[in-house]
Amino acid sequence: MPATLRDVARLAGVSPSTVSRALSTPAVVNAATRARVQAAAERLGYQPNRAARGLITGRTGNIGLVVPDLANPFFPSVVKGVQARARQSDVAVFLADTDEDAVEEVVLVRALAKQVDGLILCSPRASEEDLLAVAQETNVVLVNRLVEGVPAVTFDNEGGMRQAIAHLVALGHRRIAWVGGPRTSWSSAHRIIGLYAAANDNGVDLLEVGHFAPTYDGGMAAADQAVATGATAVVTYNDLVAIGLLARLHARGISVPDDLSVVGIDDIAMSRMTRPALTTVRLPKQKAGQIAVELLLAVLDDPDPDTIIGTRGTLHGELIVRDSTGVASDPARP
Amino acid sequence: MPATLRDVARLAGVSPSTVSRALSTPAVVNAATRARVQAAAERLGYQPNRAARGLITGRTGNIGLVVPDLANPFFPSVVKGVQARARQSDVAVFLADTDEDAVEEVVLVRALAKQVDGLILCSPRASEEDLLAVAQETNVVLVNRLVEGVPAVTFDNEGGMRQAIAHLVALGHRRIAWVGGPRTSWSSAHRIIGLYAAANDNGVDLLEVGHFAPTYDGGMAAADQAVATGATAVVTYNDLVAIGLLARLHARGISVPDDLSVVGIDDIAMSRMTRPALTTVRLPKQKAGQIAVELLLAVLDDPDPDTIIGTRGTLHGELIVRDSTGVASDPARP
DNA sequence: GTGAAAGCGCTAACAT
DNA sequence: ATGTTAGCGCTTTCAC
Repeated sequence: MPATLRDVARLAGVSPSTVSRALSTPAVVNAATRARVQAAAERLGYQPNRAARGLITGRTGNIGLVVPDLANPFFPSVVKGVQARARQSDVAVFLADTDEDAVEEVVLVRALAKQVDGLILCSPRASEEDLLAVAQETNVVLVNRLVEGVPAVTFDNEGGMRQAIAHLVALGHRRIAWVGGPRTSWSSAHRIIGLYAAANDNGVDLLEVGHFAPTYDGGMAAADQAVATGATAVVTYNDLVAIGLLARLHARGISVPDDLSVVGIDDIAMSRMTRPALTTVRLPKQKAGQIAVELLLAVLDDPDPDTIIGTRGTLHGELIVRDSTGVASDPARP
Repeated sequence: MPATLRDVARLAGVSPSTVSRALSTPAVVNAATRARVQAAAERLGYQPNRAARGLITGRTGNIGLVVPDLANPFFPSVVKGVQARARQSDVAVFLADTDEDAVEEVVLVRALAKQVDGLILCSPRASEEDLLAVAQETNVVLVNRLVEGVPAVTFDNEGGMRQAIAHLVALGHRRIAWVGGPRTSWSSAHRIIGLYAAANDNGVDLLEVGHFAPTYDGGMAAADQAVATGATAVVTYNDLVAIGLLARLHARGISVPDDLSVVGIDDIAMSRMTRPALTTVRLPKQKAGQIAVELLLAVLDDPDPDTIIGTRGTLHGELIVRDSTGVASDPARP
């Protein structure tokens, strides 16, 4: 049986409320008694029961984190960032993996919502209405998704795409293919906007190659179509797709970067392990998780809609040049 | 404000206790009233407050999951297994990542322990004493680690290593190097036992190459020493190490599998994406997570030490042959 | 089969 | 500055 607040009170010879105060509002209690209480608590190994506290304060000290698929290395990074920051504030994290299922996602979110002070939804697949509904009932921070009126931390997709295009243009590329992600992906939609803007500014022909699963297999599937565009460089929805693409190109005997340059997005750990290593736009994944927690904490402390509505952080990507874009001053056609 | 049990009681025209019973012990309440209660609950979107329930039942309906490093793809797989199984039983999962820090691990475990019914510790780095101490205070299930008297789900390391050696022997290898994992790794220690047993039975020379970080960089670091042993094949602590090793070998112009064969352990997704693709021993990672939850649930239902002590599941690995062991009937020396 | 009452461990007025 | 009282939302005796 763990010690309760009453046990501490008895041992310290004070009332329960004094113990409560000594522990959560130390400033308001006499230094001497405070010491006595702390000693007693120490001796009993007292740990407040968070559930009981939550029952009365309405705060659980827990947050929920929902991600589409932990098997995609992008998400573990975000999770690590969330964890690390949450721990600093003594907040525990419920994690839920939706297996990329938009329906399951909403169910899980609803279930979690009851037990936490707030939720971080990372790259949610749910519809905008569903997300708004959830945001109505509970504190929500979005990561990698923007919904009007909901606090969010996103990546500067347009800026990232500009960097990728600028790099490729500098290497002489003028025909560039884009391998899109899932049709419902918010980031995919926004990346292509940035691509078109950059392409226009640079006199580049942009060739869309449709939508593919955000996976290795998706990249394998996209490769032939990307080649068929006649582009000299390909930008993909994410690194996993780029790596799948690399594999298929190799199988076909198409050399990267000699015949075709490839650029990914994310900079997952795997990207420096491929051959050739993958040029990519590094997204500050852990940082995003960390900031999401900070945003959520801010929302919890001040749930005033006026301050919060539209609160958002935008994180910038960083171009990481590796061998998959080599040096191709005279990019050959495959 | 979410609806409370009293709200439901009022709407259904019954007492709170009846509502409570109708929802948690449906059998014991009249069918008609039960229906009325359920209708009312439905209409109000009533969700029981788990914290309040936990306060009285002593059960939170939550479990904690602690892993060393989500960045190692092995762990997200286990986490997914845990999640999936926990969800089925309407149990929520707290996740903590210790960043491979044994001290932090114990701290985190202690903190989590207060808020959950039980803990799943995956590949814990803490000392046996610390783990025993924790297991004393709270319900614990270990994954990939064995401590006397603590329920655990482990992998059949010896069997896995036998398969790896048998495969290599069949290909003609007689000098095989082993790249070990962290000094404190339980599985590393047990894998080497299996290796020696299998090596003895097959007249194979086993060459230990020391201890390395369980990472890509660890594999890079190990490669040269592995080559220097004069072995014709290398087995590594895990796939990540094998992949790092592959990279370094390639940089040195050593061909795999022509000059040297490589076998990993785990079968992470990345292993089929390397060049050459990695032969490995597949560990049922998700399954391990799933079983860990089942074990924990069993412990919770029947905390009788006699039934539980020593409860354990052993999962078997499966050899996955890919190109990194090619066909080398006449394995050349590098 | 159902209701009334008590209380899980804690905090927050309200007194003092 | 400290103690007293009440109650968060729920389950569970104990009566009926």
